[in-house]
Amino acid sequence: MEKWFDGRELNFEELLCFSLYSANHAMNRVYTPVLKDLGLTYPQYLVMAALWQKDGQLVGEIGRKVLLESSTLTPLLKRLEKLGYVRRQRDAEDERKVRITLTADGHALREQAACVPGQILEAIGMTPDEILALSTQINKVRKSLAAWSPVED
Amino acid sequence: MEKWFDGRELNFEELLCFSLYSANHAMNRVYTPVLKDLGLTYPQYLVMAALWQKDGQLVGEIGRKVLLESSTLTPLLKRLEKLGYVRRQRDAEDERKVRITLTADGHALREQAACVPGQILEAIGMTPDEILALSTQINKVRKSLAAWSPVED
DNA sequence: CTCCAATGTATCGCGTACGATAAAATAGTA
DNA sequence: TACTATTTTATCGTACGCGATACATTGGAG
Repeated sequence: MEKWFDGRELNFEELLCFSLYSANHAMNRVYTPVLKDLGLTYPQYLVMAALWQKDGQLVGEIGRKVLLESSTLTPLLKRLEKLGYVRRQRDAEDERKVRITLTADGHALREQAACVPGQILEAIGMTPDEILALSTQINKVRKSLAAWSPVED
Repeated sequence: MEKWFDGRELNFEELLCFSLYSANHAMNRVYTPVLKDLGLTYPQYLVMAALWQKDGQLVGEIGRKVLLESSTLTPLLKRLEKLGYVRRQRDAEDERKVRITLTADGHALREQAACVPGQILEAIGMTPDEILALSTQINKVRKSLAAWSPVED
């Protein structure tokens, strides 16, 4: 089974894509039980983190941060609203915009989530320096991929 | 917006997780148009690649390779069957097992997919050596994450 | 003021993903 | 043989994720 992973039976680009793909799944499987007590999924946690840093952001503003489309964010935010963590309200100035505000529960959740980073750090099992270096490289790939547009035959 | 990415507003472990998360999405967005002509999604392509390397594998066998559960694979394989690329049939020896076999179209698809790796490689924009090194590091993280189990409070 | 383009969200359909659970077949044991 | 445990796959419910599309609001151009 190992042959599948270590480059002998996959092309290089397939190797990297599969690494990203499966590491992302593994990451999600670690976050799931950790976030279960908070009633959040990983994408929801990501959005909450964005709001803890700056409350009252617009849907599009959040989307640019977490790199998600409105078609993903709108239902997600509705779920967060139903959970009682955020409020969604149209901007009075510009009725197109929807502003997301933390509720009291949403603010309070920040304290309850304080233990999350430590557990994730432990699961990763690397030093901050190593993590930073690896993240930088992965982000380079992401940017390269995002900049690429399909070539027509 | 950049502050969100480069470590100044995210903890280290959050930085790495978000890097994996968003790079995986970026990867998927590159694969989608490339695979569109074949009528495949990335996970479907992954399964087909596994079958091109060894035809007639069991559902569980494929699952261990691509790291997916039967709850994900069964519907995926049914879609591949509906597309006419594979056949799903119970093993005569052991009726629990379901063996996946490539159809003629499934085999033929391999040639049509020959152009895929080159395009992905181009989108990544790295040398094979760099890719191999990065993949190795990411796989280390995946293994570390997969080995970790939640600690009860 | 009127049209028309641009902006910002939302909706829909499809395809992952997974945990929990079920169901069927086989293996193992008394 | 009868009973139980294990193996293998499938089903269900929930939540992403996105492309395509729709819709309302706003901003401009004439």
